Amino acid sequence: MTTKEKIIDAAIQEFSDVGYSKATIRNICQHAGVNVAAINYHFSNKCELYRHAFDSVCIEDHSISLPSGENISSQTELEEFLHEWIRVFMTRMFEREKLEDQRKIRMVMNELLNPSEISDELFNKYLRKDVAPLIKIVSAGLPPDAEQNDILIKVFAILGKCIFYFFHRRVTANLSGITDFGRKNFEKIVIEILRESLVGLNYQK
Amino acid sequence: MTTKEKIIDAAIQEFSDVGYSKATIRNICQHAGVNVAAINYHFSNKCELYRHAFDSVCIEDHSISLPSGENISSQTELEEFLHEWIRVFMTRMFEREKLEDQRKIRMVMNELLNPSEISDELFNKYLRKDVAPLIKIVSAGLPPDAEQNDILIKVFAILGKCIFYFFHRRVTANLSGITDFGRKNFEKIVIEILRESLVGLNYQK
DNA sequence: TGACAATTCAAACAAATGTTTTAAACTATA
DNA sequence: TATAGTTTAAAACATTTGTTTGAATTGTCA
Repeated sequence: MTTKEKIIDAAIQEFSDVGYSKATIRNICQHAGVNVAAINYHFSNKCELYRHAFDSVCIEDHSISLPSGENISSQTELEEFLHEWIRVFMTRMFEREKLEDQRKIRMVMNELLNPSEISDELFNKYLRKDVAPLIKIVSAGLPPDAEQNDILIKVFAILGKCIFYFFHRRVTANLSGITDFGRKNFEKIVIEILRESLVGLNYQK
Repeated sequence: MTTKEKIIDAAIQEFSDVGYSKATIRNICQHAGVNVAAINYHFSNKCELYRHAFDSVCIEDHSISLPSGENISSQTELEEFLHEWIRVFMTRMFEREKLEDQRKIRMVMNELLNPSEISDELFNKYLRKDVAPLIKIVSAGLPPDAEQNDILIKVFAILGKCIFYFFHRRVTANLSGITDFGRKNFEKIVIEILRESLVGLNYQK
């Protein structure tokens, strides 16, 4: 394992744990077992390292992939696609076994919560890809003449529901004393998000 | 206006803008027009200042208050209470005119997104108060034997919907090019959240 | 007014952190 | 082996930031 790889690995760990601004070069280097100067040598600076870490984590082919959202022709199909999108997105956030996926999503979440100086660039490069299928699914559920504005409100509503459960586990824990919703509640939550989202999509009825 | 007041004012401004960790003593003092040592003199340290700022902003009597959630006897009443809760909570987040309310909610939001070292203390002291009525409203909409766990899932789902629109305006803007949903869309969003929340509450049907 | 306490100020201190320098050690390859 | 490229190491540098110091100023009250 080369020094560069060791650094990237430790950086992904650190960045996904505490986000860009709170991550420190010295911490990353310590975990990687390399000298701080190695960062400068291999990546110029912290920001470039972050970019590389993001690239490295996002370029992987995920074993579970989000549905494309293409060719939706029936309500049933739409529901299936939406269910699948939510399930995959949520799974990526919670699933313990898929550490790489989790790291990616955690890095994205940290960007959402605490945008770095290159957040715009990263959003355009990566998040757009995950959200694109959701936009297609939502569009399929709305009248053909729906305004882009209204479509996005629905999209963000769904996205928001998913994200909330992830980043507010702390609040949940604090207010309720529940520290882990667990597998059983995970399924409940997915269904809950789906049901509410479908209502949102059928508002024109 | 005393030095202490000037500091508190500037601190509230700074903390609500960038949160605890990113706020700097020097910035606060510059805006307040006082010397950095004044912090130590009047508040011991940054953390104590934060505590005081939070107290100061939370202790005010808000002109618009959240519905209590007591004595809900009909479905219509429940819907009205829930609508009111969402409207007030969202208004507090967006309303330009109510700067104090906005600052409070922004400070709370920053704590949610980026918990400080005294977040537990603050949640227990303040957020619990705002969430309590929502818990009552939600409980009224569920069967009497509903588990606390399930109640909280519903509560957090609603809370999440509200919060999402606030803190993800940046993402919204980035992905859509829309920078401000505006008054018209604000009402749309409130209705949207209400409708979806009601579906969530009626899942037992 | 004069003494004492409260307050303010400029400056310095200490720690954290991103970055750079300089030299040495290692490695692959011609 | 010799050379160029790569890697490591220790130290220093520059900046930011929370905190403290000690003197100067202001306010209060007998």
